[in-house]
Amino acid sequence: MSQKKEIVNKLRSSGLRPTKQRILIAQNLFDRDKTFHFTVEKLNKEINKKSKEKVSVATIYNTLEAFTKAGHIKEILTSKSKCYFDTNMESHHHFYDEETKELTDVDFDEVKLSKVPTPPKGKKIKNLEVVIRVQK
Amino acid sequence: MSQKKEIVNKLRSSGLRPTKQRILIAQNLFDRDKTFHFTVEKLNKEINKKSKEKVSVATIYNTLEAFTKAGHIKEILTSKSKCYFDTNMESHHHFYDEETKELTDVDFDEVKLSKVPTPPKGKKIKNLEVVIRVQK
DNA sequence: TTCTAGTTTAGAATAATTATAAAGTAGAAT
DNA sequence: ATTCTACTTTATAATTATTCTAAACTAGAA
Repeated sequence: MSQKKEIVNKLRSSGLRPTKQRILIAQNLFDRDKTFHFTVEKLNKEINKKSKEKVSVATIYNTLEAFTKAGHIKEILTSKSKCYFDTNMESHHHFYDEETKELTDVDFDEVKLSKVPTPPKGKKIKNLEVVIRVQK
Repeated sequence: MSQKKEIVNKLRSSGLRPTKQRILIAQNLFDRDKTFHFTVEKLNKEINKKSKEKVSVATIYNTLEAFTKAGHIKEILTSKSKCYFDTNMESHHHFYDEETKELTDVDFDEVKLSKVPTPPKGKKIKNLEVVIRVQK
């Protein structure tokens, strides 16, 4: 249960009240060996099949938004129709397989940028993402 | 009118029948000085205000899909809710300003990759896109 | 225990996109 | 030129992801 305490702290430290639902979602996301790439649909299914306690879709959306703002997960754009999330917050990149619609992490070190453009006046770079589309 | 002939050729050479609507859309997209970044909504408005001949949204979707498959435009993913297209088919990258939701081209040469990962087994790289999010 | 602001929820509302199926049209064949 | 057919367009319905709403619930401070 120390795992639960950690999650409660994580939530608290980002100003999120540790509710039953948020804890459940957080456990699902962060209590994993590998980083987790998922869509709302996938997460919704996982959560609502595993546990007897159901969590509404609205809450899943709310929570993912809150987690994203808090910097616990991030959104990845790959396909028009669906939004992916990633529990890996380290700076890194992605392979996206259009056939299987699967995302794979690419370590930060696997991509080296030797030249990056200067941002438009008055703006600064917030982040830089490389998506490498692969096919057969 | 030689401009129209070019467009007709462009369509024909990619196996698309040069219909009134496709020609109209193509003129709107390709008869410009700068490259054009747009959403379906934006294009729809431009087309249906300029010309007396109305083009249905369905046709705009169909045509953009056809043009994308033919390699005349490409899709760019930036925000969850909307899909952008770009008439610039040269290999290049983008700034994306989350505040204004504006896309700006970044010349291919402005980004240099000194290291690119090997794709998963049996897959090859189709393309590599860099999106640089900027903010104030 | 009470209170209150923050949360959750079901369900409605919205918005982008896709599907449908009937009418129109380009262009080849006659 | 006329006919024919496969390809297109179109209005509209259907679908799907996401957001909104407002009522019920709850964490945690008082």
